[in-house]
Amino acid sequence: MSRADVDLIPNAPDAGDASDASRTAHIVAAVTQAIVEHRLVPGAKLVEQKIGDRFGVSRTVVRQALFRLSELKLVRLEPARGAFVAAPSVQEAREVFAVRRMVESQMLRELIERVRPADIKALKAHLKAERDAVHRIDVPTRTKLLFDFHVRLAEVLGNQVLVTLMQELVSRCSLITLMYQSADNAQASNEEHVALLQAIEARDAEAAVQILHTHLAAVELELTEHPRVPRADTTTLA
Amino acid sequence: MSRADVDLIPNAPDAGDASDASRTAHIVAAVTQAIVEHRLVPGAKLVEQKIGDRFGVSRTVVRQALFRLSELKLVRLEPARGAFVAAPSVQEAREVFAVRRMVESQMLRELIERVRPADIKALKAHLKAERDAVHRIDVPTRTKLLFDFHVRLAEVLGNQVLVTLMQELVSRCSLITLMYQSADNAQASNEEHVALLQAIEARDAEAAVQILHTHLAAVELELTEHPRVPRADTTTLA
DNA sequence: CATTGCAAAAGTGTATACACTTTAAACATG
DNA sequence: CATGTTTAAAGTGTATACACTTTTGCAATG
Repeated sequence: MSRADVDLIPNAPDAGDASDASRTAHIVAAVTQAIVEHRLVPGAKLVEQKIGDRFGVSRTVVRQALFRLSELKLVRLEPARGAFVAAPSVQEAREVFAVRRMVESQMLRELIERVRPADIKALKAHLKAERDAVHRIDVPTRTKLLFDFHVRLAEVLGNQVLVTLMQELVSRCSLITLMYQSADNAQASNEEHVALLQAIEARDAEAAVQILHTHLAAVELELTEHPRVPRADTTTLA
Repeated sequence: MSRADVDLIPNAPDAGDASDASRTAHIVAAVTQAIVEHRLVPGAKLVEQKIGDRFGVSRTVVRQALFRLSELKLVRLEPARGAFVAAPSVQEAREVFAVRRMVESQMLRELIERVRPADIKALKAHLKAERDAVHRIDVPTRTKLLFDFHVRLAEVLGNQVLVTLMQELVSRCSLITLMYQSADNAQASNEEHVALLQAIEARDAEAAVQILHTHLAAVELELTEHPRVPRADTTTLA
């Protein structure tokens, strides 16, 4: 009996609540949050029975959740060995960023043609919230808002498929960032978002794309500078 | 155990003997192919036990496969009611095409900066195969090759994340096309691919993007013209 | 003849059982 | 003391059992 880190998963809603709203989805959300908030470190083993006990369900349900998480690339499944919190390589991290660059570049161009004043206003409010979180040094909120900004941009186009894709990409980036990013340049990110929104408001597509590329390159640069991949070793007893 | 009836759902192309390697994956591949080849029509019910019998596995394994297929959006799961071959709406179809437009536009721009003669050569070979299939009126091969071309383009960039995304997008498009496209303009598609490759070889990014947009718009136009959503019928996997 | 109600059948959702694999621990050996 | 070997414990993979839900078929009723 070793895995103390698994205890960091917050308890399920009181047994009996049994919100019939898909218990699988609930576990997926809880584990995702635990990973993104770094309470579960990359490489950590996720034992089915333990998670099942925690949430008051059988392994059947847990397995579905782990399966789903593995497709979100937040968890890696090794046959007959089990599930582990994913530890994306630098290579994979770069690829994810490259895909984001592709999607978001063209997304910006189309967005600029279609954005309405109300959208700009909502985005400005989001940036305000970002800035507040940065000033408060509220790390979890700040991280979430910084990534969500890109999802908000996707939402402007009213394309649900795009929004879902964007969510998947930023959740992967979230894990990547936690693994590789040491100096947290949250403030810089927020400022880049502000500049980006200004370019959008001015309907200057090429400037916007340029800022986006710089923004993503800045985050990606950190990867190269701090390429320490935590060992996918569960035995981190000190 | 004789498995004589299995050929109603042919084995995946390469899965001839990779038997042991994930029976779940095998079912996913087989059902995907059945859907793409229109042997399973949109709306068809997929009964767990029937599929399990066909493949000689228990419902447990089938459920995993159906779960995976639902995330690929090829299957829709309705709680307590079962799994059905997905019947994407026109709205959803348009959204998928819009995402492809975004991803592929920027992909082309980056590809043109990095493409090597060997890549061009391989792509030309692919287009030759396309043309042959079109002339032979070999519908399954032709359909597969026409969609695969876009995956081949993604592969040039050597980005596995991008390739996977592209595969998911074209498999969804495959289902969409089968639902909505009446006049099969395979020949036109092939010719557009040829034009696209010429623009790539000439390293004319804007021309390439223009051709791509026209190409996708042509396919999308069919959606609007033939918006008949097949009725969910009772055909089962048998 | 169409419609409603009800009971049986079919089917899904989840827990549990069991076989097989991996991991660890204890032990023996050089 | 390090290393290899055997054995038990832990854990995963799949089948099956059973409760609960939906669907279907049929008969009673107006």
